Amino acid sequence: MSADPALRREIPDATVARLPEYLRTLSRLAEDGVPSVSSEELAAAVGVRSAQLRKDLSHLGSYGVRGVGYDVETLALEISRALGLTEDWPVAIVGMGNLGHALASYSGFVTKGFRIVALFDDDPALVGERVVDIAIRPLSELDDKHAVDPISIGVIATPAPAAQAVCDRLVGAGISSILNFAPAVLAVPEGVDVRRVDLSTELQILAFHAQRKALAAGHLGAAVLS
Amino acid sequence: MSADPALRREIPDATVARLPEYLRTLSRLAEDGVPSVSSEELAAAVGVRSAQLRKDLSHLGSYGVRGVGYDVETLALEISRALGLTEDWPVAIVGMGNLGHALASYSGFVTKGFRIVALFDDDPALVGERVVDIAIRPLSELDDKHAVDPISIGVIATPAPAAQAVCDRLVGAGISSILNFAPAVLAVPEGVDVRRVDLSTELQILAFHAQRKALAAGHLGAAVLS
DNA sequence: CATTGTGAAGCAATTCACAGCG
DNA sequence: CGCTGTGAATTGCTTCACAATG
Repeated sequence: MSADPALRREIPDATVARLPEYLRTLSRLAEDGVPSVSSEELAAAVGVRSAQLRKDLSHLGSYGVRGVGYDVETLALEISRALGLTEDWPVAIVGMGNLGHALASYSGFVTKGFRIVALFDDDPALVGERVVDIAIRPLSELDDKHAVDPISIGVIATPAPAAQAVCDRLVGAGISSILNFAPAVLAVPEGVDVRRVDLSTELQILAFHAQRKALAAGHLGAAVLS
Repeated sequence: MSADPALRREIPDATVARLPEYLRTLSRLAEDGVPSVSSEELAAAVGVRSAQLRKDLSHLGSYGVRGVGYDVETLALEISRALGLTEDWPVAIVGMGNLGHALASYSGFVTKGFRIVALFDDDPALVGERVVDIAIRPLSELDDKHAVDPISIGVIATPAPAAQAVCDRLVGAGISSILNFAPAVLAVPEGVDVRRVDLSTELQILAFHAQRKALAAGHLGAAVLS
């Protein structure tokens, strides 16, 4: 026991970012009754190279069988453990506009490990409304230790101008993992983890590549070659 | 003229991913009437190192003034051009459930350069409904060249099981830039660009780091040191 | 003379290629 | 024998540090 390399070793960020994808694919295979996969097969299903998959998994430990492959159930469990999904992560969403509503009712949210425990919004028109059976409350109640269950992860789904103030309150309430959907850069103290998801950033990156393709395919002559 | 390094040189992916952030911050500065910034100031506002900002910008061309800094308006324009935002990118959203609705009415969407031109959903209960003044239509109309304006970017906001089929239709209709919100890996032909935004992946990455922090801070003794 | 733009150094991630092993 | 696990090679990104310059 206690021999869990995932919790002892350093796992590269790039690897961590791919683990959820591996896990999702393994879960689907498990549902389909597939008992085992080779690194080649799993990598193909996820869209990475098999060498990369093997190196990623090697950071978690040695869960494959040479000459055979990986047991689907076992590997899924080990990845879940490495990601911390065997524990329970209570989530609060702040900002219950269109996006907040969508996030709250998003089925993928209920993935093993995460559980929405509170919804906040200061708009009096929204306070009291129930979404997925949870009442929307004003953000001020966040500070009331008796009114709110412990929260591990805060999701910010407010407009950009409100994001920093909301973030400060979440941090003040002891939350150190934040998922930010507002198009704003958040300043947080050391030790607080912020991940940002931004629609318009993604669109702009797509536009960049689309423009390159258009230039390459369309009017090659637009740029004079040296 | 035609001396636009952004369209000739190779710009690293990592740089492209940061350009939207620079642009957003510059736009805010421009609104506030700030005429110029140094790499130090801009980098601080965005949360990167100044050397990285300068190296990133150097891939676009030489738009700074030594000893002074960057003209906010000029730099914003050059980044817009590099990203292709001086052109118009018509967007279609497929899947008008909670998330699709939220995306359609998301104000950040109307950022310069992007314009929603069509909404699709095969659910008869949704077809005909108007969101942001656009009627929801069945996906079959996508193939009807007379019924649909040209589309550059397709956004998939359907449940995972439908995503691949929707993607195939989008690709079949000539769309080669896709933003996928469904938790599924899409298979696409060479030349088609897919970016995925996935809530549960982001939550899982946060959970991983939260777990590390908990282990580091809480019961250090759980793992026996060698 | 403060600040940019950039070679060179340092780091991190990916890919290769094969030894190790069930 | 086939497939995993991993050192070594490679590629790409970040940071440093300073020469170039308006």
